[in-house]
Amino acid sequence: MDKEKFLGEFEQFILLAILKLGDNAYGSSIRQLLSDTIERDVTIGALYTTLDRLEKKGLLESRMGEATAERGGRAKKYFKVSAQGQSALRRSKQALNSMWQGVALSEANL
Amino acid sequence: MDKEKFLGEFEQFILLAILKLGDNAYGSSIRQLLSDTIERDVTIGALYTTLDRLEKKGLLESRMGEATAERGGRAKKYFKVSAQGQSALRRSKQALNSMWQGVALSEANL
DNA sequence: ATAATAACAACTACAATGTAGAATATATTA
DNA sequence: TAATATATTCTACATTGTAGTTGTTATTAT
Repeated sequence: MDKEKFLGEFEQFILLAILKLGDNAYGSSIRQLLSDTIERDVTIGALYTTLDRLEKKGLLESRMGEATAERGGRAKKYFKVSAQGQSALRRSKQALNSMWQGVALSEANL
Repeated sequence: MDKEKFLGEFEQFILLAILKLGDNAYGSSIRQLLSDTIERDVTIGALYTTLDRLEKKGLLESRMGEATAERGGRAKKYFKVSAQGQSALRRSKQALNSMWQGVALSEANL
């Protein structure tokens, strides 16, 4: 049995990005979406490391793209959020939501 | 200048708990609220360690309670979220919100 | 053929955050 | 002054976050 832990924030971001990208989620498209959406520059190394860990934990699945694409370079590795990944996301969101419930931040330093 | 990083999830939970508790935020009340709200058992050691780090980063402020309380035991240490802590919270929330934007989880495994 | 280039993924190393449990401090009460 | 109650601090290790470098595999130019 798993220890039912929550996701780290970066892990959560990556999972969400993959969900959004649908069939086109691989290293650099994920990175692109991430830096477009949040204000943080993600290095490609950091990204692949986390993708690996998420896959090992069973929250992600992957398949290699066809080697014969019409472009140069190595084959892409496409990612997909597993069912387990989806429930992890759901749990994290719920926990965050209930913690935010009733909290009002002062507007002083927007 | 700070490196504008995001908060870890646990850090975020703690900050929110302190905000909710207002004038009564100290070790074990924080712990209590946390385990009531999210489904995770927080050991007291883990909690104090993170409180310390948050204070060192300037996201929390603390003061010691009066030594002469009408009960046994050591003085309480009360915490309060600093202005910097509040903006960190705000930023984390915004990032999460924009990442969740448009994501629909399947209902398969609720 | 083969060198150059492009598009990727994998590896390595270290810092920051998460987690637990034991140890210590300080007050009240018997 | 010992026992007990209530809290915090210390120590150690696991997991996650982050960056940079290196390796792979394809296309294109010579």
